[in-house]
Amino acid sequence: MAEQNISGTGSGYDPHKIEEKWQRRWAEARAFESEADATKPKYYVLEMLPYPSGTLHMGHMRNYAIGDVVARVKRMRGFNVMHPMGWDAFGLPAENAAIKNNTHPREWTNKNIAEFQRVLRRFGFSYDWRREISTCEPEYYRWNQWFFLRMLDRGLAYRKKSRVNWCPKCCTVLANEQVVNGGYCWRHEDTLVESREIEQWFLKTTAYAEQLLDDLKQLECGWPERVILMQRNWIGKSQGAKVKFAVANVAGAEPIEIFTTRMDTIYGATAVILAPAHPLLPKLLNESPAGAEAHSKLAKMRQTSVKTEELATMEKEGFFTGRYATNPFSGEKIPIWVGNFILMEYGTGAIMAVPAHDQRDMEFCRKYGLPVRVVVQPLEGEELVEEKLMAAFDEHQHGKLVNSGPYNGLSPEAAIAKMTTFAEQKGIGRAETIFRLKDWGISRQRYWGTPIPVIHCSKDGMVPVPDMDLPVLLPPNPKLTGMGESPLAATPEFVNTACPKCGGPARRETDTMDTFVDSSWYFYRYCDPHNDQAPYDAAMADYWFPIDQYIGGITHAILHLLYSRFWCKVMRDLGLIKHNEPAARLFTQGMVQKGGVAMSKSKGNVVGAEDMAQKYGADTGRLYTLFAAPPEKDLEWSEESIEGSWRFLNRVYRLVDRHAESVRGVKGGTIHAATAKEKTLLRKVHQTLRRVTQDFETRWHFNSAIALIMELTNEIYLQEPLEKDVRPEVRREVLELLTLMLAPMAPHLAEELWEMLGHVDGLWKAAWPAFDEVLTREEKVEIPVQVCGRLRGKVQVAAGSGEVEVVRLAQADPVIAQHLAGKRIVKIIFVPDKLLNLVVA
RNA sequence: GCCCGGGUGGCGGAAUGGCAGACGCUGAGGACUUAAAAUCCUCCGGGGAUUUUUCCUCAUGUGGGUUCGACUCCCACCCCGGGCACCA
Repeated sequence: MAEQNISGTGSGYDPHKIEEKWQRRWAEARAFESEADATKPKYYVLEMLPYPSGTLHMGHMRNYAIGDVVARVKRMRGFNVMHPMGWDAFGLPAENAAIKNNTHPREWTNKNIAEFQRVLRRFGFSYDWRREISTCEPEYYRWNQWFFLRMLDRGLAYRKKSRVNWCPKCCTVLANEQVVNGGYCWRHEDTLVESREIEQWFLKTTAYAEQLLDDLKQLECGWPERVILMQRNWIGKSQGAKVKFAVANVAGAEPIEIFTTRMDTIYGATAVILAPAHPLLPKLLNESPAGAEAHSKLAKMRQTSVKTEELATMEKEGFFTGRYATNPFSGEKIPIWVGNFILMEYGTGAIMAVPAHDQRDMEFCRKYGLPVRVVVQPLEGEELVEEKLMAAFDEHQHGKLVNSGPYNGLSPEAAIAKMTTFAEQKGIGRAETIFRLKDWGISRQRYWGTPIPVIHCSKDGMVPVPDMDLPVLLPPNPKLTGMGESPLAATPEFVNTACPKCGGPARRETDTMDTFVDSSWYFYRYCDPHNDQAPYDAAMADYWFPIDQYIGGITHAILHLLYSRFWCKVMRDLGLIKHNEPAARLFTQGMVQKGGVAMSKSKGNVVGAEDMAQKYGADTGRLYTLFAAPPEKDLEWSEESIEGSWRFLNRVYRLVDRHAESVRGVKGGTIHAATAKEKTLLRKVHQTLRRVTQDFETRWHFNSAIALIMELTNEIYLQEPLEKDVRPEVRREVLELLTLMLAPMAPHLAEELWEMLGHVDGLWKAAWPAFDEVLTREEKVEIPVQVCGRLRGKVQVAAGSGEVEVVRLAQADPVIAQHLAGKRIVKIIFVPDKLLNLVVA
């Protein structure tokens, strides 16, 4: 161990000894445990819970270091801080590892948790460990089941057939991440993954689409703009109309319903295009004049519609069905086509093609020789000519309608309103808002997840497991092969059960839940982690929520955060909470990279957090991740620059060590500066305090806060020896403030210094100091002097000097005078104590 | 294609319309030492003039603009990173 450490600093700073000592003291004093207390202002700071796999690396560490600074600063600021930690413990890697090593997923998971916990403790993060949760424990996942049943009651959980990735060799369902190289099985890289339809469970996130979108407004001042934007795009609200086009000459064919946001262009429709998967197609093609050729084209198109990645760049293809539809507005008969670029999952799976005013339609129609008809002419500029038009005119703010019967001359906006009303009156269409957001498929055909608490009875159908029978426990000894049917289905003692209604033999549901379910509400459980009557006590959640500061990676900008917001709204409607949004503020920290890519086990570029702690100590590791880049930016790991942080902490240690004895026991009280040295020191330390306070509170510029503290330290060194002309009480003041400012980032060292300075009470109980404005004032200032905006010199003046005085001094400066010579000053810009700019002509 | 974010020394980065490059790393030189490590001190964007000292000039992706003054604000473009992607 010793040979791995940095040695020979000669300073006596021994991070291992210090860190162990203070971690023990904090634990003994229960320094970071907090309880709901209505008399104190609360602050809930939370970092996204980790999936415990592999080693805890500097990427994780950075996330927690940022959260810990916030927690510690807020505590010093007098807040009742809750800062918990837990484990996202269900998931596929545990199952895979278990298959590989022939162990139990629980064993693998718990081993990793123990490892993660040990490392986090070694870094001294100020967590309330009593609140620790692990999502794979029945005490936790029973509440997943309980919530599921509540959603089932309310029709928010349902089952439907849905497409999944299926590996024919594994005979099992694959998660999206297990589909590699654009469509192959991760384990059988020569085997193409198929798309199969099976019955799956869904949660009705779409029921909250409108709220999820609207409430983003409430987050605008606390969440990063881009996260809000990404969510907005994901939800994808689109206002338009559905319109029915009757099908000509096909007996019993119901009308084709299309979705459009450009109702105003309906007179320009020259075709109807259906998705290859459109349910009406078999009927249309049956005995169609297009014949067998169309059938085979459809079959081919349906087969190749697997790979989603190529969709965007794919050439538009289609074929004519031989059938015609009637435009309900113009009465015109237009051909019905099938197009590979029409998605069945969006809208109605059918569109009207308006080539003149939609680029995709344009490309399609030009390729197949379908006519182009202009129905909106631009208000300004050249008139559109149908024969020449290759780029669709799709700006609807600057046009007026033509070739549109009674709607000619209207603006597109007015036309949309009028046409929609007309369609509704005639019963041929209606205004409709659709969303890109889909319901959340939570079924996983896996073992290591929460069993879905439902029983299938041949007599009573699908029966929810009664609350009193929760939790539905995972069977302790599953057969895990990674092949064939899902592990739960292969475990008879799990599957076979009695129907809760009739008592007859029945089968349990064998799907488990997506692990995003676990992380959708875990932060509520922290409020009340041991409750066995409810997921959490409402009063506790009321006190602690919303989360004041949530911190995590941008990778979770959509799914985790959207599901959490959904869950919150469901819980609100269940009467469990009163608020609408779980987290008031969100911070997305940058990734730690090595060689330009994020640290990950698979990339083999991880820098283990523990190695770092071993080599330099936790405080240096923490300080460096905070110093090397602003927290929102990605950080390229550099083994060299960490030395700077290590050296700095040593410098601080030596400084305090040198003076500790002489200031111990010296009384505090009002400080004033008596000598020039004292003035300089006190000014610098209070100026630093002012700016560091700002950096912590409002700007989150931890890197520049550290730079300021380094500058302060350099200044103190320059004033050495402090024994001369600096009284002990001033020395003490300076060193104490330095220590306090360092505390949120290098807490162990700061505690040690605090003790060295003679404090009996731990620093964790200390308050954040207030700066003294009087002491920050400069007596003399150097004012840069510009001539016509260019720097030409500087003048020394007493702080607060007036314009006349400063101009006089500037004119007396030989260099400045040279630039003024022979010219007339036409304007003087003077910012007191800051700048003088003389404009000459 | 659309939407975000970003381009500043050898490197990480600082600068909330007012001295560009704080702070740190690297590098160079010096002090201490028998020596090394550690520590301490000094220097470190380019070009030019003056070569004790200082001055001029260029420079924050490129080109314009606003302003007494722009890394910062506005417009256009280039490059890099990320997200979404035939969403009707």
